[in-house]
Amino acid sequence: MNEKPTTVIDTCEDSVIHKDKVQQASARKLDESTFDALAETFKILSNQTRLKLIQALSHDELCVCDLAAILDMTDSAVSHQLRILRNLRLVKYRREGKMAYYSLDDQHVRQLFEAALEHQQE
Amino acid sequence: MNEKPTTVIDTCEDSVIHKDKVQQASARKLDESTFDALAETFKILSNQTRLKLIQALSHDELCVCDLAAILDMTDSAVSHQLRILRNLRLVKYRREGKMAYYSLDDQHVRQLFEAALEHQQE
DNA sequence: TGTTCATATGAGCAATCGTTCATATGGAAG
DNA sequence: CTTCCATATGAACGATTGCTCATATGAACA
Repeated sequence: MNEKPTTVIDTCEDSVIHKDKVQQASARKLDESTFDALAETFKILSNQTRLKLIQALSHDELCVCDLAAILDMTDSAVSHQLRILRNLRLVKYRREGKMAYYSLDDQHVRQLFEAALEHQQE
Repeated sequence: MNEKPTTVIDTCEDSVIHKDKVQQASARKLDESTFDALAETFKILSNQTRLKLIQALSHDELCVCDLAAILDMTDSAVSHQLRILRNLRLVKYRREGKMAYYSLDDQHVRQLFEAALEHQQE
């Protein structure tokens, strides 16, 4: 702030290196909580099963065993992942008799998925 | 394709449930390799340290100990994460004497980061 | 009521992850 | 050459993940 353009001190000890660059970068740094939230969002999307669920549900409301059939996985494995998506409010469900119909409940995550897909396909 | 609108069979056994929905969803399914690549992309972004590195490097070229100072972590921890980013060609580096200057080498990942950030801040 | 079946969930386990610590590499300067 | 220091990396560790398997819940229906 009240810092003259510092000379570049060429040593790494005691964290004095490119003082101004480090200060600028530190000033630009986002909150810890922002990084936390971002990392959590990406963590959800960092798993094949959850990505497949999100993709399947972005077209259709589907029940657990539909999803299990589509992904070729056990109902249990699918149900576990759905719970994770449910806890984070990314997916909602509707009960009808024995069946539970799931659908997407978050535009952001779907949009991120699609943004990544577009990049992927370039 | 040459399928009449199938009646909904209301049982989950032997994977016959909402046959048409499942068939449609299966038809829409992306390659395993696409899901793989997407999951890997998101996995990189699912870690606080790597997110911070990407953010810091999206403004400036920085050396390892600059980055360690900014993130308040050991050089070693930062170097390990930089290697991961390097292996995936998300980051490139330039040697100058003893120092290694890192910079971003992937627009996609930075754009995804920023897209997520925008969503986050809504 | 009791059985069946879709879904949910807890325990447990192998695999992966992110760090620390110790050590290696390799350029700069004596 | 030797020493110093920035960076890299291997081993090891505790923590977390994603599954399986067994079991629980709860709706439908005989």
